[in-house]
Amino acid sequence: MNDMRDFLADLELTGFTSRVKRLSDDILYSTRDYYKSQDLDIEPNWHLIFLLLEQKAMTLTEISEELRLSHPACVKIINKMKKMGYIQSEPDKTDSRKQILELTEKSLEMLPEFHKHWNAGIETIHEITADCAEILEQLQKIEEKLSQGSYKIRTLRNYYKQ
Amino acid sequence: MNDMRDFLADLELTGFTSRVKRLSDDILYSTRDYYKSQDLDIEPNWHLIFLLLEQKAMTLTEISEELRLSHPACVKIINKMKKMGYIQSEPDKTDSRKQILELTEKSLEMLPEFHKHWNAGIETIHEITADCAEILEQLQKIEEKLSQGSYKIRTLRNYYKQ
DNA sequence: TACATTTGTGTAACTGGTTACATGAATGAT
DNA sequence: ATCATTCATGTAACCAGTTACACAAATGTA
Repeated sequence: MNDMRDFLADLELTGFTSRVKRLSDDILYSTRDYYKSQDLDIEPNWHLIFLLLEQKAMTLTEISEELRLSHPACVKIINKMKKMGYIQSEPDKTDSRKQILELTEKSLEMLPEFHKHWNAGIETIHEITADCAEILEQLQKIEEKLSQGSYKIRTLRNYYKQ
Repeated sequence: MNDMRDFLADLELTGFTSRVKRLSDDILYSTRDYYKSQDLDIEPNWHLIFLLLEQKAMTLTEISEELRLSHPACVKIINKMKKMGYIQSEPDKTDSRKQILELTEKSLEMLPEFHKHWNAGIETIHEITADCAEILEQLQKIEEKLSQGSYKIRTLRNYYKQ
């Protein structure tokens, strides 16, 4: 059964980035597949936006900062959510550049059902990380390291150290 | 300094998937930035293809299986690498469907320099995961869990269990 | 040998991110 | 009050993956 060999895993640290991407993509596409199978007309990356707007109305820039996602990425997501009737916007009264984004009636109606699916998904994450008690702490540590010095900065330093 | 708060981290398991994606994207774009800053005309996802073809010539399907990447994804990468003169192909003598992919002279000439950059990058991964001794084992465990049952299958089960 | 199936590759359309650039509104400094 | 700067949003072009479909070559089977 040599079939289980994994080129990326064999590479150890060299394959780390690709494996993280593979994991991320794997869950992403599987989530989309799940929604499709349940006839839900939502996308995986809408989840956190729903959670944010469920708490309070926000502007696009605020959302982009909360999620640490570029604002053009948020524009695309929000536009699609608007098109599907889950988000509506109204201009800010004091600053005409801003548009206040909020959930529609359709959202409020669907959210209880969506939450059931999201909870099932969180349970899945719980399952697959069950043997990795400290995975969130480790993720945190890696994020902290990268916030102290980006991959680029660190790699430049390492290159010239050689 | 409440600015350091991270909505995704606060969500714990709910934010796990998005944080993994954020990490993956962060490293990916920073790597591209690095290559650009060093005037290297290569893309981050070419790394493993170089490593594979450095060992032996392979077909597109073989590469796609090794990397566990869809074959259309490989087609795109390979075409770009061909266009940039790093890969050449010749038809298989016994099976005219297959094309054998191999590195060009340009590749062989550049690889020593590329390896220096890749090694600096691996050193960076080493740095940022230094406090996470068992990160590779944990990744392995998560991959194994998902290979036993996909995110979709597990989440369906969890949904109907509710 | 003829025909159905599998395999290798390619293309199209999609989601999901990025950086770079543009523009009009708000803010701040002189 | 004016002008430079910053801020909020939008658009374009790009990279990176997916699934679905197409098609010819190879293989297996009756």
